[in-house]
Amino acid sequence: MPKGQLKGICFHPSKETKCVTCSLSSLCLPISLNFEDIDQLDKIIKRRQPLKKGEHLFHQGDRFDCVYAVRSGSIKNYAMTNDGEEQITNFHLPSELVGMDGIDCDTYPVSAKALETTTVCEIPFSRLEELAKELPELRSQILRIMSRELRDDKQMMMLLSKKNAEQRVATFLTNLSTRFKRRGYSPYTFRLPMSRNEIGNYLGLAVETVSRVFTRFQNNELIAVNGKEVHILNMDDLSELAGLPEQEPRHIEVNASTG
Amino acid sequence: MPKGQLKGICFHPSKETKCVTCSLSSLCLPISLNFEDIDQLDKIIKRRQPLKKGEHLFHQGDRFDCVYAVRSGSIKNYAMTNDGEEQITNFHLPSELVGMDGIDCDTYPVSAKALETTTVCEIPFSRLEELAKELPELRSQILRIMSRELRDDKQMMMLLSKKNAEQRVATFLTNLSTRFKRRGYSPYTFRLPMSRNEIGNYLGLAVETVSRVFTRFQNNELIAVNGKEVHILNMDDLSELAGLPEQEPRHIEVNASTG
DNA sequence: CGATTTATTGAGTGAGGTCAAACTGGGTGG
DNA sequence: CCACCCAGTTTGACCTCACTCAATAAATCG
Repeated sequence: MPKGQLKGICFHPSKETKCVTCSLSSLCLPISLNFEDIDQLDKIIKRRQPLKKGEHLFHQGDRFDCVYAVRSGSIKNYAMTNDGEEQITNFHLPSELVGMDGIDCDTYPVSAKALETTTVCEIPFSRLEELAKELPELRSQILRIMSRELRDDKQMMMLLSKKNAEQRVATFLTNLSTRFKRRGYSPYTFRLPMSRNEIGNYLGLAVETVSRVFTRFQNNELIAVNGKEVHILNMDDLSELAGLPEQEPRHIEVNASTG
Repeated sequence: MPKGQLKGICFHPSKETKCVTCSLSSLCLPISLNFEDIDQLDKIIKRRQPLKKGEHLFHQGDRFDCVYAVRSGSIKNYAMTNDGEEQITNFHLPSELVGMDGIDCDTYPVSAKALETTTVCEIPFSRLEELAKELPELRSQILRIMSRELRDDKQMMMLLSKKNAEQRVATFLTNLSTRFKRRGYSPYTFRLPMSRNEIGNYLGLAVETVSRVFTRFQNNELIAVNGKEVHILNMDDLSELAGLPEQEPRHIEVNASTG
């Protein structure tokens, strides 16, 4: 396991960040598009100046006009409950699309804020729709992305309504691990881009509970934690605690069930 | 290839149930389509025999091939957690689309079961995609429906992670009330199609808690309950308890859409 | 460097879960 | 008619998990 991330090489916030050459294209919107189509998509995408930690990509209530693909760094989505509390609804890692839930209501229903220095690709939605007219693959890719988000949300609902604190944190960690792995990073060693507070907020737990669970997991030698650095020491037990296999759609070859 | 749609044979009451004449069309998929387009859509839609209470529309793991619009009755979506417990992820009322979260994974990620006698329109997804190629309005309508479901899911996540039992039940009731109202039924008097158990499961509460909250709400004269019949006596207080305005996207005047 | 935010740990409490028992309404059959 | 059941619902008693409050420790920032 290389501790040095080779990904760093690819990343240049420069003009050469085109979809075709982007290391994330196989996870991102261009998936399953051919070169020509990717090129077309590329033309409507703007690369923006990196966001600094704490800066907003958009605010809840802003006019919906673009969706964004995270290139590097991370984004949190959050909404304000009517008693003024923040509720985090999602964390986005590189290659993930942000802002898709604004489509039907003219304005973004949540805010999007950088958890660290973050670069994104900006995709004007009207032009994406235009392009989708011509590219059936792009069209179904958009649908797939949204439907995946729907499924993830259902998983989250299950977590919130059925799992206890330990299971929630275990699920959170294994979920992150899976996503890091798919992006070419180590699934065992990574840095949490968010604070304990944000983890708790997201998981429906008090900060103190998150902290306590982290401690308990360390005592049980499931993980080792140093600030935001996390090592997963016992993936099997952690996954089992997490419960649902989740995230990886398990294609069951037994669809031929009797009707 | 199309096995000669002999309209007569299919199912009597469906003769007149075409999208154009359907009272739900303004809430359903055909919204914002013109007559010709609706007619096209109509051609790919099959009306099925009514489902009896407890019958399945599809099972978790079945091959994904169709989405369904509820015509009458109601459907619950649920998944099995890996410890064999049922987790309800949604209730669907007439005009609502079922099965959209299966798009990207070949199989339905949840089961769909009739809560009462229920009729649905079956829409083969591949043909819907075909049609969407030609009809931009249909395309964006599909996106809107999914994105709305995304937003509803976020609301649900907030409910599950921040609200207490009373707020959850209040939200549940006002949400149902709103949806009934939009469908032309009384927002004050309606029949719950689901059991207390199912409400609790959905809201992340024990049955007993749901029952107790119902009782408390009656003592406070917020509602009157007789079995599954619910009267909302004090909508204002109930809505306030529910917290978030939710469900009705607050269009901020700016929206100059064609009515 | 102190100042301020963020994280951890401890003690006490309460909302809601669990378990158990009683009640309801509807169906069935004597 | 009543007795009986069965599933769904309600109510009560008790307990537990995670929240709150509070104090300290560690990390981050100016």
